[in-house]
Amino acid sequence: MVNKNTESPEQKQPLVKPGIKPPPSKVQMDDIARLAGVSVSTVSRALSHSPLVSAKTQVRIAELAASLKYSVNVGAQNLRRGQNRTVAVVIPYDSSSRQHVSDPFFIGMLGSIADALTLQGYDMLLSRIDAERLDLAAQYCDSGRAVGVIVIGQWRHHDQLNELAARHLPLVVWGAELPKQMYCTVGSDNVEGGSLATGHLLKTGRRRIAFFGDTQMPEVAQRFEGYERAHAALGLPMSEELNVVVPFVAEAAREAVKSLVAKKIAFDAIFACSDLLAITAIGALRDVGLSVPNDIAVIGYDDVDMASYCHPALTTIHQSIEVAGRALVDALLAIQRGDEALPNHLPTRLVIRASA
Amino acid sequence: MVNKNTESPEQKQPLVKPGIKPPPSKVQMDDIARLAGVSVSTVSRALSHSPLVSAKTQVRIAELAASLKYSVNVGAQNLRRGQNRTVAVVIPYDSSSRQHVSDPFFIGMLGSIADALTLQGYDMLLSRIDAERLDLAAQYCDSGRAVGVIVIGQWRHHDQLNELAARHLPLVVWGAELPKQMYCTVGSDNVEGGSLATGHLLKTGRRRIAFFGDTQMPEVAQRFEGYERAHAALGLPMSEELNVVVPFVAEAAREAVKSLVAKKIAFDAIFACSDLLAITAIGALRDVGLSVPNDIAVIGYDDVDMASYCHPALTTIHQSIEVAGRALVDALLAIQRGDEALPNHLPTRLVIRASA
DNA sequence: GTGAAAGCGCTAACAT
DNA sequence: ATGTTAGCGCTTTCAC
Repeated sequence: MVNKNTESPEQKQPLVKPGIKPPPSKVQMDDIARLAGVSVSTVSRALSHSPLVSAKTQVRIAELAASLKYSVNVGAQNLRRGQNRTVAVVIPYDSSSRQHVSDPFFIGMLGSIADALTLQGYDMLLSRIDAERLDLAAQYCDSGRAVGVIVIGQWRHHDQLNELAARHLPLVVWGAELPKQMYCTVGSDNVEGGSLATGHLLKTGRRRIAFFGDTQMPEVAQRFEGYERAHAALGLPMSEELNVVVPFVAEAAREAVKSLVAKKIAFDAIFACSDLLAITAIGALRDVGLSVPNDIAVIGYDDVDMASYCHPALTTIHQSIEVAGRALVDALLAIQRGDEALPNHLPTRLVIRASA
Repeated sequence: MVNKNTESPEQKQPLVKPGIKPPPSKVQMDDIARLAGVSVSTVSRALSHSPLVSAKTQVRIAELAASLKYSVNVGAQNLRRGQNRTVAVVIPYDSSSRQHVSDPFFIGMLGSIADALTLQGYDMLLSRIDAERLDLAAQYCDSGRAVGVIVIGQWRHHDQLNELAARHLPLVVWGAELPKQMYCTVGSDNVEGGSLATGHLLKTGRRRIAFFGDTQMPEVAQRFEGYERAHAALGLPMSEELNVVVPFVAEAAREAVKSLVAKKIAFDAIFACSDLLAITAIGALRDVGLSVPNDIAVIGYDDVDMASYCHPALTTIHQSIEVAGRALVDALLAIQRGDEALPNHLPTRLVIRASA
């Protein structure tokens, strides 16, 4: 009943009037303490399982708290402890075409990251940020809302990411490892993936493999490197005209097919840099009367769920979303602890289905 | 340099030793104040655009803050102001098969909610919660981390949701409006959607329409009601055996098709309660030698991106993800303000493509 | 227009 | 094993 204020007895009026919301009047540690007949310190200690408070009291207080549906105010706790258990996850979007966020692969990763964070007792703050303003992500750290940032997708924003990292905030990016990069990346082994895909096509007799992707993006560039290596390994030639610039939006794949056909460029296979592109390409091929895999073999990348449901079932390069999420989170928490986290190349796997 | 502590001059030692992290030593309001030659109050006021501080000073302080990359500590601000601008978004998962989170529709909604929240100046705390433990969502509010909760997907957890709502936390659920519900829902007009889909099939001459969905879920039950109404409107009979229990996982649709065929139940169309089910069903039909739409017309629900890319392009019921996200957020914020938010039925639209 | 000081809800020395 | 107290970084009254 007694205020902690020991000055004048009548000075009970809080300086700041609380908002006009008495009904949901939050129960707080004070209340628990009063009801339990102990001090707030004891409650605090009990609730954080301090060995200083007897097991008996701990249980009693825990039950009291539960019955009152009391939960420690995390904001106040963080402030006092000077810590924080929240990670910001950022999905960059292209200000012109917000499209790519719909790519099922990124999306799946979100769930996987959420699970990995939960497992470590962290909360996830999700936000989409204009890819041209990635610097805004720093705010989450500057303002103490998050201890670090995971960016899903490197796109062609290497420089911006480097600048972000220069601000010394814990940062991990899903993407490709690049020379002189100041931030930590986690990504699939793109060179290997590209090589696996291309190798499979070559081994099954395809010789004119169209590459669908935008090599301005580091990950795509590395997949293309795998494409080249697979050719080189077998001493087979490549053709410049088969390297088609296709950004990660479905429509682009459709047009790429059309343009190849219109230009009468001969090809007997497509290696698309995402399943989305591959599936759309298959549709476009069908529209022009080409059959998959008889006329054209098609191979994708990611192995999203839909890859096995579509027709023909998609042969593709599998990246494990679960492993990816865990790796991203582990790397971030390591950096935050002050440990060094090296760029991580996750293994890929060829999944052979019907399309190639 | 001087501590606010006016007691003993040598009492500079902070009571609590800061963690061993001097390098990223956070700049705070103190620092800005000192550099600007004003008090923290003035900085605080300037940064929140109080009319009490002159425009000139405001600009000066804003620039100083920007140059030091200072951002007000949101935790402390919230604590002091007794407010909070974070909303928890929960995706329930089935503890046995975490599957459904991969449904592209829910996923898309996430992005749309994120955008709507950002627009309103709110942050989004994302978490997956075991569908059997939805009560855990209350913690986000009890602990002051969030001001309210948006649950994406009602599933068959009406009762649990009601209990959650009984705790008087701002709660909005994506799902169907149910009698005696204590929480606010936002959902598409499922009866209308079901009726549109079925009506289209009936109008195009189909008479034995298999319904793929689990009517234990309120949304599905309402779509089935639309299915019934469409039949009734034309005075056409339905057949019990065509109502197939199919949960929202791809594999289930495949099996439903197989079982229908195995039992030699005649049908000339499928109305599937999600595009995912529809697309998988199409694959399964093909596997047993039935062609779409010639032998069997198939119609889906959601109109996810993939619906237009797959083959044959899917005829489906469109639900606008953007509108949905905005509606969910608007409802939640209204409730939080103390306003009443009525259950919201978003319009649906039939999108006719190739599959029906 | 500005500053001093109290206190948001909590934790952790420090003192018993 | 428990209570007392200072203070985390900020906002806002109150006094000028």
